Amino acid sequence: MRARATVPGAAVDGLRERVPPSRPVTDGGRRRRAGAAPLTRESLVDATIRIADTEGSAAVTMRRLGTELGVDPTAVYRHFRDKQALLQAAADWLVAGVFDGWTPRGDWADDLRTFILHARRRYLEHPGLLVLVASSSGPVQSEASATDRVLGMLRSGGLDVEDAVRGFEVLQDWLVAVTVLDASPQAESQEPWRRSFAALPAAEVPHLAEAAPLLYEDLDARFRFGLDLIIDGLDRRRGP
Amino acid sequence: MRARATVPGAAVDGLRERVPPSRPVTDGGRRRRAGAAPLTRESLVDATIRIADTEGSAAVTMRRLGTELGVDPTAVYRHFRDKQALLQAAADWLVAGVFDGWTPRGDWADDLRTFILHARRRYLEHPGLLVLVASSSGPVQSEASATDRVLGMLRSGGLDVEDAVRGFEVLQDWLVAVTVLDASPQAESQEPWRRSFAALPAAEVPHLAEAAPLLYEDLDARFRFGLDLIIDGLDRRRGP
DNA sequence: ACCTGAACACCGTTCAAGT
DNA sequence: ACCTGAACACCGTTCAAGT
Repeated sequence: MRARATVPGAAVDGLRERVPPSRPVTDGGRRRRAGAAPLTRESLVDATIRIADTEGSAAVTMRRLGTELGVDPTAVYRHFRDKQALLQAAADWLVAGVFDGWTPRGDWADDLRTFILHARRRYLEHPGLLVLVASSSGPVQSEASATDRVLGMLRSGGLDVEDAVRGFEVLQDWLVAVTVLDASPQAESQEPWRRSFAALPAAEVPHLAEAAPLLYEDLDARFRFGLDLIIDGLDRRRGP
Repeated sequence: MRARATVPGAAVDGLRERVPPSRPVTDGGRRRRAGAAPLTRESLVDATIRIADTEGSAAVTMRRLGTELGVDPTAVYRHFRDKQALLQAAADWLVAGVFDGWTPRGDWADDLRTFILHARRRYLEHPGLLVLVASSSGPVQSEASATDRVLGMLRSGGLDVEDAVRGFEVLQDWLVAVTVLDASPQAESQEPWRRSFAALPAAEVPHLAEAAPLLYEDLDARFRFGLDLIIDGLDRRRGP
């Protein structure tokens, strides 16, 4: 899935300025420290995003953060209650920038469609981070304004409040839930599925045999097909 | 979410007969062993399901399996290559029984709808197991015949092969991806979202303020709303 | 053929001690 | 006020040794 390609440097857009390269202080074999950039919530979130993007979310450990920032692993607890709180902050960064680079064109259905696809693209650029959004135990801070904006699009299309809410929830589920799966390392290749299905006895699974060459071809096309079904369905529910 | 309620005993339906209660051999303080039930792939999968259902997937560890079955933790490696292979076997059990207790009534759209809801109910009864299906790196064995059957429903409705395949993929994504999120421990309560959104300044997020009382009310209603949008959309694509 | 037990290389987190 | 370092209670997995 080529959408997995990581845009270099993009990981820290919208975050504070990145810490300057921290001239190698060479304070006698020790890591860095001693006058180096101070440990902050920002530098920790920055490092979390960088590690998750380049090595996957599993690589984000307290010890890894420590060596990355030249600090004792347990120093993280001075800035975040626990690991979960740090990951939540990283998830918040991901959601906060979800409108960056997207401009509405005025047609509610078209805006909805391009925005969801835009958000999906951003999420796929940070596969290691997305799962944290989906599994966070409360709304990340920046979720409120994003929710408000999407609800606004649905209302402007003529949906009543009830349908707008339900439409929002379905679109959010489709975007987040499906993209989480698409961004997981296992989704990288659909080959195992296709090969295994192609090798089945056609007599026992006739419909599958017929469909096998078409199955699991393009994750993005699949996502768009479902998205269009949903938006078309909402379109037919609009008031007069 | 009441759907989380675990049906007692249901965890092992369809699996080999359960091991008899294994009369307490009391072989001198040691766990059991010494004439007790032998360790098999079945007893390991059985224990995995039981532990995941009652204590969550995180509780499934090699050491926990060892004490559960009265055996050294590393004995598992005699029957499964690694932990991932054991979890895959448990996921396979979940998918294998997905048609149990469901009967088609002959109308393709209605059958599709009731089947998907039936599958969702089964998955929600085993929240700790479902995530393993979604994240497995290849098709679980029993997936082929299930895929064949669902494709058959779509074809019988008059969809051509291309639309049937795309429809199947969208329905699968909707079922698995959304239900994985709904079954995650964090989804247990929607309260944090509702409370946090209700407390926002209405002037800044007018649409959200208006919608807040309706948001995140019922995960199942939300799922059905999306499912109906998808099935209705497919219905309109049928041939003459 | 199957199981044991020690060992290895990891985790997140706590807490007393340093500066 | 912030960081260190040892320690605790865990992980999955390997491998030589037992039976």
